[in-house]
Amino acid sequence: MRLLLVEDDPKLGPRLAEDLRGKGFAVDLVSTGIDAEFMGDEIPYDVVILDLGLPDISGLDVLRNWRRNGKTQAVLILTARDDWQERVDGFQAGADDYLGKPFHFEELIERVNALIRRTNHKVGTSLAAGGISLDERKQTVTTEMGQEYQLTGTEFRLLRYMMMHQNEILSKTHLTEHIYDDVSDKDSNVIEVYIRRLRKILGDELIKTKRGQGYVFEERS
Amino acid sequence: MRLLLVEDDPKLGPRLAEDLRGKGFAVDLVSTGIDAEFMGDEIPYDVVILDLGLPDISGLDVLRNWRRNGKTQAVLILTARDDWQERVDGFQAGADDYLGKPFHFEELIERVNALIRRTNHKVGTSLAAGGISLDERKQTVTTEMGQEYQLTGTEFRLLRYMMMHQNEILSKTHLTEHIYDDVSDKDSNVIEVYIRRLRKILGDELIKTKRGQGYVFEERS
DNA sequence: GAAATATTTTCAGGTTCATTTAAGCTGCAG
DNA sequence: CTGCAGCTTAAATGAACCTGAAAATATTTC
Repeated sequence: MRLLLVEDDPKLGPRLAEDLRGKGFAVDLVSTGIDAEFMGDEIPYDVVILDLGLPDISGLDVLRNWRRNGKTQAVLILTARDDWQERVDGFQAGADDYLGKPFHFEELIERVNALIRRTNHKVGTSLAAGGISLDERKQTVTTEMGQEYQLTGTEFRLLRYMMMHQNEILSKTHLTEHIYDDVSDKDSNVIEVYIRRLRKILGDELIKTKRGQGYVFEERS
Repeated sequence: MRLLLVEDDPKLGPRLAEDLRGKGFAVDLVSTGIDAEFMGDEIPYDVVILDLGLPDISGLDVLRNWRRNGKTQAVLILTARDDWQERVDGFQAGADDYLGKPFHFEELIERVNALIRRTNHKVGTSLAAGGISLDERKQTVTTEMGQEYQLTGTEFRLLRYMMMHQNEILSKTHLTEHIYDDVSDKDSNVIEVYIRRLRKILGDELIKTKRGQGYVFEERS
């Protein structure tokens, strides 16, 4: 899950970014409206966390411009608590959720997860498919036989993304984009290697290869 | 957890009530604004799920009246999707969260739980887990073998936080934030050091490290 | 208020393991 | 058959973590 964090507070920003990475997101952090607008236009984020108090352009304008350009990524707005007008304007500009400062990190995570689930309108929230289930809190999978495996960060991010996009063909570059935050090397077989590791845990059935196109996480039929 | 469900749809209401009971809530179901207002005034609910489309009084008025009477229970509003004006009015009237219809039951549950967590600041009962127990008054732990150790302040805060969040992966930055008052240095290995000291007291089993992600206080399985 | 004690933090080295790279292999498609 | 795309291993890398002890701070004792 690739996430854009727009936050200009030099303390809060990096700390949040760090925490979010710990939760398995690929996080890009920017601190100005101009950067935000550019990144949001260029990169297919799954979620954006947008602080409204930016130094240059207002966060709301950034959001409005994205929407005008047809960007539909889920956007969660962050702003001073109890500021009524801002909250209203935010929804009007096309925000999907709202969180007032100060907040607990746990609450932010919950809302981000809820947003992802809501916008990816794949059913049944707790990620379970093809006989396996993914525990997002513990970052573990439980296989059909009931065995529970602890996943590493990259394994977790990859598997979660694929489970959230079941039955879609996901190219290697697409996966790379959504799993890593910085821009990608072109010639590397990391994805292949990690696919292999997942298959070793899950068996060869669930993840299928579409030669020349990518991989598919498929419910057994 | 006592929950008031205000929903006048004769199909949806009972079904939801039943589902919520399945999730362990004590559910009262009412279908009119008048009943809702009365019940909400009389009984100390933990959460209220409030549908806005009621036959008599508007749900918003019910909410406003509760708030005027000083009721502070968590309220989640239920209403037609994407009507942001209602959403705005709802927050303005004092709602804590919002969910548009149609929704997945799982999402409702998640939000209700989130709400409870947010509003319920759990008070310190004596913490016991994984064979050890923590005395919050004396700031001591008693290990499996019955040995009692006096903890220093930092040791105590760290251990208590971890015991309160068993089975969750807690990153070092996250722990730092919750254990120290003022904001933290970035590069320091204090947490590592204190984890080590706790392990020296408790043994290596209880606190596991999830490399790249954080630490977990885990019940033995 | 200085010495003794306790606690917290820093430092430096050593170790482990997630991630990446690389190189040879397999098998399908044209 | 030939070439490309994906598979599979194994080894290299380096960040993340561990650890013991010393230095810095805070607290208590005399």
